[in-house]
Amino acid sequence: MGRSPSSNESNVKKGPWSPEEDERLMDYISKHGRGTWRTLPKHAGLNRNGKSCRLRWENYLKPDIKRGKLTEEEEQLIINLHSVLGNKWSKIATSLPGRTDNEIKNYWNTTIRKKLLHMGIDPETHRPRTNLNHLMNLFPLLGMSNLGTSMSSWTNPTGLQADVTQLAKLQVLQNMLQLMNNTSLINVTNPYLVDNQILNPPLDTFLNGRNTLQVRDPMFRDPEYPNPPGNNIPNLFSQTHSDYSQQNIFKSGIEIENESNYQEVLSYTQNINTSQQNQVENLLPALVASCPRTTTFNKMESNYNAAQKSTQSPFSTTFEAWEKFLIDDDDDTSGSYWKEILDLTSTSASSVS
DNA sequence: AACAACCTCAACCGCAGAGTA
DNA sequence: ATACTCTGCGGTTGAGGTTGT
Repeated sequence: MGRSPSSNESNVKKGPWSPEEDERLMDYISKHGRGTWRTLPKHAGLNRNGKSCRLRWENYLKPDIKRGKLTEEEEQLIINLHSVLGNKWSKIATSLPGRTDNEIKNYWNTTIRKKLLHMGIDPETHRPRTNLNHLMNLFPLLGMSNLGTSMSSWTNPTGLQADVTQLAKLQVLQNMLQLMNNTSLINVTNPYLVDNQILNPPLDTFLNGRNTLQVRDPMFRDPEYPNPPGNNIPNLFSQTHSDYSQQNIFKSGIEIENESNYQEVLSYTQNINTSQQNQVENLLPALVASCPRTTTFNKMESNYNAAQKSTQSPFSTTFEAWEKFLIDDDDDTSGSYWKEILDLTSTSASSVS
């Protein structure tokens, strides 16, 4: 038989709340508590439905709601939690006190999503996007970072320009490797994957201190974990390890607030890993270091896109373009590594075609 | 200065799951 | 077992603000 049908709500007010309505709602809840949302508007003298009252309270009027722009730490936490939880905004919100699920959802859709796309990362999977168009979107970033001294805004004492260069290269390399894996042009395995045995240190090896889970990019070789036996891909980054550490470029970790939160995040991480390959790939948010996006950047990007429209980019010349971008660098040592990689990939690609 | 394009975010909508009569 | 309510969630919308031309 059920309950009596709900009252006619067709005449209730919709749209933005007036200050008077806010005051009535706050006044009522402070005096009587929430009660049931359905009956609250009637008791509070509001011509709104309960759902609207609940939303207004939860997302705007509740006293402990934090105002203002999200911090970089909060942003990084959202990215990391999203890589584990997906679009579970309410779950993500529980790790950010004072932030609502609606606010986090909005911030993701308007800001973080775009950042990830510009970094060549699929915001849904947190993995590198693997078609050539997406790959080509990374070149403006490389071009910008290689401009070096001509762009004073990118050169600073903390080596931001160098960071951007390395990040961009790292991203391109990951895209290249994944692209070639997917297209079967060349059998390039994950450097930490030998005979389906993952050599990357397990996640909790990165536990740093008592309550911070450090998530590093798996392509970043730590000197403590040298090349896997029989793997002929050079250890690209070991020589710059200390530089990266000092600049905290890989410090993007999941901030664990308490023991239960840590267990929750960790268990989610473990549950979603259908394979350890997935585990490695799900650590990709560490790549998303803060990347200043300036007007200059936008102009360079649009210039680049315009140039792209007027030129054909067959697969062979794409490799040439990569070579030009990646090897044309001040650092001769790292350049030789890139050349080695490109020689390997282009040789293999041509042997297939 | 005027207009267009883009961005942000509060609020709405529809749905699902749990609870209730 | 069924029909209904309540609550919360995630996706979407659109008004107002901002930026670019």
